[in-house]
Amino acid sequence: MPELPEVQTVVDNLNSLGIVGRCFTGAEVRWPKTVDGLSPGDFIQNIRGCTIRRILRRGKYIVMHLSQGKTLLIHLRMTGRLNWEPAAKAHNKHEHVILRVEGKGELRFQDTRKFGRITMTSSPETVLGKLGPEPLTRAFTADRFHRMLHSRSCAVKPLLLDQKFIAGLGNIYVDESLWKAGIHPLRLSSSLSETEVGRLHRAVRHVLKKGLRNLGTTLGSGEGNFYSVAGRRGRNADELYVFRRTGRDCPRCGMRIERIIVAQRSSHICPECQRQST
DNA sequence: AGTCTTGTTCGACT
DNA sequence: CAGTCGAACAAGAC
Repeated sequence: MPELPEVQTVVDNLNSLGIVGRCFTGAEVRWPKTVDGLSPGDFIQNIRGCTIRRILRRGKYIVMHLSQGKTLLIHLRMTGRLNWEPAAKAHNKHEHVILRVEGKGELRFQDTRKFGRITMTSSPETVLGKLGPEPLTRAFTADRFHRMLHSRSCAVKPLLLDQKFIAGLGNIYVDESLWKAGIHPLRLSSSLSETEVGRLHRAVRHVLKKGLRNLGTTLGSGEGNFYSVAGRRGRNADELYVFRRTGRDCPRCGMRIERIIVAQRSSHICPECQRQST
């Protein structure tokens, strides 16, 4: 499940591939729904001849600015992944969109569950502008976070998962952050004290940076899990505090980690460190 | 062989 | 309007 650290890892990989400055010479669309908004024919026609200008991340989107005023927005959703392969190599059955790059390589969008999307647009801000602040920027201060949380009145976990509220967090890093801050996922956002918000602010930034340093979280061994462009696994799974560690000991107090459902999503908590009050 | 799981978006409902 | 809930998407794991 690619979240901010995983998407950033992919973007960093793409930037070191040496494809910036090169152009797309063609494309193949084997699963039309992966391409958002355009027919496969239109998409192929549009991308052919476009030069890759810049590759960056916003929230969980891979943003690829192209020439001719176009931008590719790639969202990996749950099992999406980008592979960089020689054109000669046979494609596997989950590689749904093939982007040929000038030279000898191909960028292939692989996605077992087919939830991922590639959007070609001339106005990326229509999509990206709706996203909440980036948690790792300087503009995201504890004070601002406090005001954000107090402007809403709902459980803190679903709020942190809401990309319009804050961009880049998913189930893994939210559970890790809440544990680190000692806050129960069902706590009412507006009930969090300044101290608690301060802890949560630090925790969010801490777990994201740790994930980034470890080049992402890869759980299990199935191919739907996270792998970088070069096919490498992230190392962060070994350093998770609570996520998917139900029944094991809380690293802080030794109590058994529990799994509860919050907003139809599984949540991992330490019942001792994360007491529920509201 | 059927059920469950998974993240995100969207529509229906309170 | 604000917030909550369930469905839909698709395929693999069990």
